[in-house]
Amino acid sequence: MSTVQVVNEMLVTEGRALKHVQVREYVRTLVTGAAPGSPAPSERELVHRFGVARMTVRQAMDALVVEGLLERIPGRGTFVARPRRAPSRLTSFTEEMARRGLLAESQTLLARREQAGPGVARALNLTEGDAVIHWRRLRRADGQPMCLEDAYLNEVLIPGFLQSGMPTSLYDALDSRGLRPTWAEDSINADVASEEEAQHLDLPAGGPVLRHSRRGLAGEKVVEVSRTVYRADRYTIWLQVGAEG
Amino acid sequence: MSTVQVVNEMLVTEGRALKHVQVREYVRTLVTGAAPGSPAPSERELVHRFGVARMTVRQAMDALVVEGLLERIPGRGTFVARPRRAPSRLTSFTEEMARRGLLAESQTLLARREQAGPGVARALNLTEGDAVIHWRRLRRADGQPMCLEDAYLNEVLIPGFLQSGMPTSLYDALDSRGLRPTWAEDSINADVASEEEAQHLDLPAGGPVLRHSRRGLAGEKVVEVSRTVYRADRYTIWLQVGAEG
DNA sequence: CAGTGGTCTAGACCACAGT
DNA sequence: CTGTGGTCTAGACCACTGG
Repeated sequence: MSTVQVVNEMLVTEGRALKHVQVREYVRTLVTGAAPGSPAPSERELVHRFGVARMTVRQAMDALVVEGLLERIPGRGTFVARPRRAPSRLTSFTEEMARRGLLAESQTLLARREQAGPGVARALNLTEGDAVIHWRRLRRADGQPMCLEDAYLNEVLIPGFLQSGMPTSLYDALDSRGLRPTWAEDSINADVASEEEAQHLDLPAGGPVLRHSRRGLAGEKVVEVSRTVYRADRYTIWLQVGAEG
Repeated sequence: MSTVQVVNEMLVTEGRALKHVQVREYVRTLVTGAAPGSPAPSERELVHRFGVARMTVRQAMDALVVEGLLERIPGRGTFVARPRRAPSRLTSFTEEMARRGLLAESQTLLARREQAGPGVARALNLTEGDAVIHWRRLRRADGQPMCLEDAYLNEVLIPGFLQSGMPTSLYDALDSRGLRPTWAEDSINADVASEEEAQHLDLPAGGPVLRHSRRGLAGEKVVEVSRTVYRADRYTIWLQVGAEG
């Protein structure tokens, strides 16, 4: 599915809905929450119900099959598929700390509208000078300073974010807008703390730190760019790479 | 009309080839190796070439679009897509450097049979004292020291490894035995170099380094455990996390 | 303007499940 | 047997792109 299709659908919501989209969304509502293995309506039943051609119904069902929501069994019917893969959600700092049995706290040092600099603009697919939200937080785990995070958000995607009161978890906030990142491009390297960082993190200046940059994407949209500096003595990144886990 | 049906059956009995599969594979051969952005044949051109209905051609092209091989642009045509996903293979140091346009070199500092210590034994799913192969290498990129790697292999899985002459690439060697890791559990943190590490890496002692530990698995078997220390000023880890890239 | 992909129709025959 | 999905036809109109 291309960006163009998404645009089509958005235009359509303000006008007449495409038939295959109508059918698809009808089936989706029937299917979401249903137990794996439950039967979906048969293609010919949907043909009758919507008064459309069978190819149109198939186009609708095809999309759901590709999504992994449905499974076709020739000669038997179409059924709710069991989830293929664990939804590899990106974990937020809050979730990450919880997984380690630590209580995450967050202190906002900065939350304001800014003009995107060259680096942030490129990472967010914006033009230099475009409006971005800059959110700097000092994050603690069990009261100990753990990292200093600068997050940049595309203001166009998150209107009224600053006015709505800052949430505890950025990812939860994005989630409620349907913009939780599903994948990301990360880079990780080691460095020494700057004086400002050292002060915030309660480190000697020049002490070792771990730098983690993230470009978080929801679909094709870059929703978050962040740069985080961790105390090297308190934080280790764990991750699983590759498939077939 | 019945003529058409007869022709269909003849084709089917001859090659067992469905029409949309024929079209799909024809387009695939045209497309593999072509530069991203190259145009694929138009749908109507394929209709003429194969004498099939347009829906059949679309079914063929749909499959390639879902695969990520093709990209449709309404009003313009269908084009070779640029690869979406990161390679699911784990990349070796050699491949990693090649991707950055650097020449990887490797100097073996140690290659011998040892008894597994407690940490290595646990990571390799062995018992302390079991035989392991310990391979320590200093790795350079374009002549500059880049990292120091200690790899431990389960000797039972790789008999005669030390006698067969050390290969250039560990992953290639494992690959030839069908033991190339397909996934891994990694941990990454920042630290300062020990004196020995600093000497090898041509760093001042206490300089910042990136430590990367890996448990590489092929299926359910742990085939490799490694600990690598990188010069912080020369190495950054890049990775893509999550799905739907 | 001509060409492209996006959508849609109203049928058809097939192989295969289950009864 | 009936019903299912899998395949396929021969058209059609639309919105969009490019020259």
